[in-house]
Amino acid sequence: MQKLYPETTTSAGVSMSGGNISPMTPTYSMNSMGMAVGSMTSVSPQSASFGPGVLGPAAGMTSMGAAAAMNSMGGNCMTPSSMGYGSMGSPLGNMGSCMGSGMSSMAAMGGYSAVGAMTSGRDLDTGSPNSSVLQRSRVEKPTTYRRSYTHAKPPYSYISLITMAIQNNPSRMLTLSEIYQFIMDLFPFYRQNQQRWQNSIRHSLSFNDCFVKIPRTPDKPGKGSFWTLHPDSGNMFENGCYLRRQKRFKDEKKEAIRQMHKSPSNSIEAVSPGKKEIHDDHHHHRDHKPGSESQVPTSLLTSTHSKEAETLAMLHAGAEICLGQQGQHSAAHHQQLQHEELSAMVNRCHPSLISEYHSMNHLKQEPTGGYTPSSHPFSINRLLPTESKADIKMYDMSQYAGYNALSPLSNSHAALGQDSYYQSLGYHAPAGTTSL
DNA sequence: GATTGTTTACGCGCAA
DNA sequence: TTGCGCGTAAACAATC
Repeated sequence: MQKLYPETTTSAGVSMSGGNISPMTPTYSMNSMGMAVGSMTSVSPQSASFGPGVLGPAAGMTSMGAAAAMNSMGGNCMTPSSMGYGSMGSPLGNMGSCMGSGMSSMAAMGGYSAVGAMTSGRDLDTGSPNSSVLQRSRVEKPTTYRRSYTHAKPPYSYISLITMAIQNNPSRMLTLSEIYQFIMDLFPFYRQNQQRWQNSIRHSLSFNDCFVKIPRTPDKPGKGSFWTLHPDSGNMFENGCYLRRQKRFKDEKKEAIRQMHKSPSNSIEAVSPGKKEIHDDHHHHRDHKPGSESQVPTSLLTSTHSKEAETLAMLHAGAEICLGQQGQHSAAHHQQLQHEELSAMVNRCHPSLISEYHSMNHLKQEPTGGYTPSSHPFSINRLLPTESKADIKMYDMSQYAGYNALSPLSNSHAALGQDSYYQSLGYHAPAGTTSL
């Protein structure tokens, strides 16, 4: 497919999805992880600032987190000046600091420009692929690249961004537009080409089971539903890193329903013997070329019945929120419940109990070995602070010059003022970027 | 008509 | 090489 937007063409996307944090990858990806990596492997002057010991199995993120995020994540809010600029300490130190306080740290990621300056995968001004010339320029004239990194795509996947947005909200649920707003507030990059990334956001919300749609209550009329995180999605980022999940979260029930939809007869025939079972619709094209075989037309899948089943599945998560530990309902039982009944259950718990539920259950799954989500500097769990913690941390951050614009995130995702932050670092919003 | 939500398709890069 | 996670585009339906 023709890529029409050079600033985020495959290269950007790659660095993104690449999330690509392999420490050994000698490429200069745009993402900050890659940046850090790149700097460590190839741009030695900066790498020194990281200090030793940041490489390792998880070095991809560690390289990022190590110097900056780790210590600040731990609550030691380092002043920007205490971090070597070249070490990306400023932006990421800020990030780390704020990270523990909610997502505001991401605003700093918006300012990851300093890091990106070292290792961007492409000339952001031209959109041209990286080259030896670029690399040379990067070393010779680092400041040349500092200015344009508000362009750079944040190193977080859309799933991460959505998760951040939701988790940042006390009620743990947001409307689509609020998610948009959160992201734009946090990352100036996303103030551009909104149609494109917002489409991706919607796609992510719908496609990923980790996001659960919650219908509006009658007392809260408006457009669109609320979105929250699936209660069991807390360990999506098993490596503790927000960049790329190791494994996609799947709601078994929804998955089962999807499979049912794929087989009109509700039989096992959908997966013919000897044929690889397809779990991910995303990759149908590998085994399932369009037009081939008996793929069920969408129109046939959108019957009232299947729609309702889908809704039930979605509501299931919400229902469980209400039911809590007594929610030992089998899937079969749920299907016997009337839609209204489930909706009522959701409504009863909606919205306040949802956050309570999340606080009770969201972190219940800790991976074994390696980083635990709760300990990793970019842990998804660390990004799910208690409100008080968030407020305190943000308050702390506000005391630092240059960070005072980072006012605590309000529920409405007040603008973070990262533009000011950028400017304090000598960056300027790219032309065409609108300030909120 | 705009926004929201769902689905399909396909390409890319990384890791196993 | 393959499977997977991800980004993007696009078509379409539902809703406000």
